[in-house]
Amino acid sequence: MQTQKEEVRDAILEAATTEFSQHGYAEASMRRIAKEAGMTTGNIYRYFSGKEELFDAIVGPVYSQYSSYASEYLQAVDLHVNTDENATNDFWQRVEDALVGLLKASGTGLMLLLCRSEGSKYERIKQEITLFLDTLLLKVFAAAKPNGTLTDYEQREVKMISSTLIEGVVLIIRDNPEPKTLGLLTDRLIAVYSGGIDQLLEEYKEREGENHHA
Amino acid sequence: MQTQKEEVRDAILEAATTEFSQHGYAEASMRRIAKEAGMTTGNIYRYFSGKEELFDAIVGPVYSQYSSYASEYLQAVDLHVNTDENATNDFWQRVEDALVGLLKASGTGLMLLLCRSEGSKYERIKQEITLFLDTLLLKVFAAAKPNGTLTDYEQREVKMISSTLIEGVVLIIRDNPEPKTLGLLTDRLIAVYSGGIDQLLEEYKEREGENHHA
Amino acid sequence: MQTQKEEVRDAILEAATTEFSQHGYAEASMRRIAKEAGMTTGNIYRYFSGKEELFDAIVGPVYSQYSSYASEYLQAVDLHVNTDENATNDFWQRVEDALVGLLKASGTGLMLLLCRSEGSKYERIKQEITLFLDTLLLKVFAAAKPNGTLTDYEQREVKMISSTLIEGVVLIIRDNPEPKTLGLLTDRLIAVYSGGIDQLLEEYKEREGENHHA
Amino acid sequence: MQTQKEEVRDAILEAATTEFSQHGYAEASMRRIAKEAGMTTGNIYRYFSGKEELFDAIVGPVYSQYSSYASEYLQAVDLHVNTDENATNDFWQRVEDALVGLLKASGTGLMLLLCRSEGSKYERIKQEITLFLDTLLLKVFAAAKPNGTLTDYEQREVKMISSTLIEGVVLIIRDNPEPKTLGLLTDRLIAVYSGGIDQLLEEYKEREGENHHA
DNA sequence: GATGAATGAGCCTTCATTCAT
DNA sequence: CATGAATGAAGGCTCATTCAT
Repeated sequence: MQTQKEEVRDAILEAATTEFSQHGYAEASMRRIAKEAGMTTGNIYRYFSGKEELFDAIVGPVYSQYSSYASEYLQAVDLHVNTDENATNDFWQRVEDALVGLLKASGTGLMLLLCRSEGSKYERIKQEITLFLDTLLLKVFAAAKPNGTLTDYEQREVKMISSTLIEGVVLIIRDNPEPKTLGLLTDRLIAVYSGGIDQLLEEYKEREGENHHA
Repeated sequence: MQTQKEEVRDAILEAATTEFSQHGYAEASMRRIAKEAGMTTGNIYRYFSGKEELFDAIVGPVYSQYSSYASEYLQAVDLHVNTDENATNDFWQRVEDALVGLLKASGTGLMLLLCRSEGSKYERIKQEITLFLDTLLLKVFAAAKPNGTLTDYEQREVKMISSTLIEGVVLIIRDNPEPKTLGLLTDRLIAVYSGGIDQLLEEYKEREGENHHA
Repeated sequence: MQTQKEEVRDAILEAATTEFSQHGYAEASMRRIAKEAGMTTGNIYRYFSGKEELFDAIVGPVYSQYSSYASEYLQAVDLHVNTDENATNDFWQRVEDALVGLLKASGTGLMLLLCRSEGSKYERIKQEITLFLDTLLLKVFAAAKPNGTLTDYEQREVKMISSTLIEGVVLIIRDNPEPKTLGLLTDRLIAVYSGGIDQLLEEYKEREGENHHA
Repeated sequence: MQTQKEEVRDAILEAATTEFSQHGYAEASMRRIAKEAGMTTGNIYRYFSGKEELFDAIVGPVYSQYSSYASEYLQAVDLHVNTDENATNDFWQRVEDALVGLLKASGTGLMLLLCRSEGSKYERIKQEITLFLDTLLLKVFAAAKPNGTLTDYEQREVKMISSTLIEGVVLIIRDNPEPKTLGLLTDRLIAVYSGGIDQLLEEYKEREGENHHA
């Protein structure tokens, strides 16, 4: 029973990852984590100061990486969207690069961060990312419209695209621990969306600015 | 059952629907439901035996409907896939019909069932639906392959498509209470996937059965 | 068992008062309070939002009263000390009035506030009161000295007088629930100190400012 | 006992003394004591069987000393009170001698015993001492009364005197680690009470045995 | 002798559920 | 029918104590 410290820490992290995956942050039970890790509740507190820090230990690094990616990326894309009209090709390349970068470093962490962080300080993060992609897409689509503005419904359409795409990527992460498969499937999903979006862009180009939806 | 007031029952159901939507099954509070419904906690228990039955009352009918749709539908598609080589065109039509049928009949119920059932006995339902779509798609894709079988990786690819599509639809349901928008956005999402899948099918048709992925 | 609300509330307050008296705020146990009050722990939370509020309910009113007394009193005494050299007679009268005012309204509350509030937000209050009396006495004694300043040791002496007097009053409060006895005993104690202080003042008047103590 | 290092034992005792002084018995933390003593928690248990024994080791000797003082002293005073009518003068001398004896021999121990023993088996010790002094004073005062008996109220008055005096001494001990100041302040406090008591005795001598208080 | 990881009972608090009224 | 007071099990967390090393 008297195992080395590092082993115990890892056992806790593993048990916690499982628990957080199954129940989410808010509903996760320290008692269950302890049981799963083969120890008493109190002992967890020798390694982590509490539920929050435990979640942090799993999800924090991923969040940091996301943060730096996000800020770098935002600058890069701003330049492109503003200066180059045909940015679309290369836009997807960048989206993918960013995602792959995150995915490589993440494992289950990114999934927990995005899907199971309700109740923690990270709970807004998926919304943030979605909003981020949404903002980008709105620029791209608005640029495609003759009059440069999107109707309410078109905005919803774009929002739907961004949120389902992000959600899809999250799902791929969740179900595919192996990085290579993960990369390939992400490629594939983005390809699907890329085709769909291109076609949608075509439609938009032909539309007048008439309000399509109430 | 005894002498219960239908209006009270409805008030409870309405309040519960709101609560489950906002907090999910697990985090929903009977106290808040009672308060919202304008009565005491205890009184809810005269109408429903507990939290679970209350959730059941909202979500159960939708689940039944889904179940019958699913079985009917599975038979229909089985026929098609087996008898008709060019089933794809009308495959999507059917997928959409099924979805739209569910969506129309369900209101918030379907959303609760799919998105907010964690902790209840329905929590596996999204997986079920995904599995269902996955089974269908596997048949379609397998039929497209020259040798009629899919590699491990191809199976994963199909699984990815089904799970992200379902998740996407769920998201649309969650974020768009208004049936019309909901229908349009679902159409759009399916169109995106339809395009992507057609292209994927083309690729598959040209592939030999070589194992693509380790 | 199904008692009236007010009765239960009182039972809790009574049990809590006992518990706080015996163990102090920090070490008081909600479980014990519940047991003593003849109910489950959880039920206490229907009446008080937590340990702190429970303590507050007992001690808060006394604190408010103390606060208003203190501020009124401080002004009054400032005037006297500054303007009238022979304020001493009447000084004690005022000290007593203030104390008696507090005592009348307090019961055990004042004692809890002063002696058993460690760990709560009130824990500094006895120090405050002592400091308050100390400040007053320092003025009185300094005025008695030929050179108007007190040596380190004399300051300690005064501090000792104030702290033991306050502590004594607190003790009287603790041990004498009945207001009349309480008043008489406080009178007596103050008389004792008054005599002692007068004599001490005499000594001070004759002393040069020599440093009496290292 | 085995082969223990005296210095380690002393380090523990010193750290524990500090900890008990700062937090009291109940709130004292073995972890903090260990840290302060520069060792691990577990090691303390090689020297002391637990928190209680640790407190005992510090406070026990002082308690023993008090006990023997108390019994000796009680006999001596009994003789005096019974044989000598004018015992008062030298009564205070004896009280003070006893106190000073204790103070000299005890250091912080006495303070811990009197002020910080809550939650330990010594928590009643201040009451004991007070009772002891009370017993003495009751004899003195009863002897002063024409009819030799005290009313209920008078008994309370005496009790008040004893308890506040003891409490005062305890306070002086707590706040004045330096023995010299401690001795001087104790003298002073006793002088104050001595004066007060003398006057009280005068009053008693003139009183009939009438019941003074309801 | 000493370590410090681990235990387990206890802490305050919350909440679905029950039941006397 | 409805109330809402009361229950009891569980939540996160702390800490004196034990014990394998």
